[in-house]
Amino acid sequence: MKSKSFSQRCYDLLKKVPKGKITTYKLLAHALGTKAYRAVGNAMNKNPYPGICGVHKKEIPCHRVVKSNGEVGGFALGTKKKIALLGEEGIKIKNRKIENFEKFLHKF
DNA sequence: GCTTTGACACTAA
DNA sequence: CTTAGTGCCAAAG
Repeated sequence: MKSKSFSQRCYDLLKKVPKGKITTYKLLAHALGTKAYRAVGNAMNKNPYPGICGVHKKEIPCHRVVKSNGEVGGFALGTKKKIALLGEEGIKIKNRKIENFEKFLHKF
């Protein structure tokens, strides 16, 4: 078996999130079988693909990862950019909070 | 191999 | 509601 790095697993799991849905660092980490909420974010920060998901395949929908309290969290290209991208997926943000957060929340 | 950093989570005040 | 403190884990220096 190929033991991929923790970050690699995060990306892979993240790619499983359907479009128009989001997940949280906590759920993501929990799905990986760990409590490394921060490590997940760390992996994204060092992000191999700062490009937004789209055209080609290797892009990672980093903008679909949000905080557990409903905030969008951070983003390498800027939180505003992240909000904009989420808006494109049909997710609205209100005062830095996601509307119907639980509704868009995808569980593994 | 220890120290520092960080796109977090949770609890207490 | 906000602020502060603690815990957690992985990657980089």
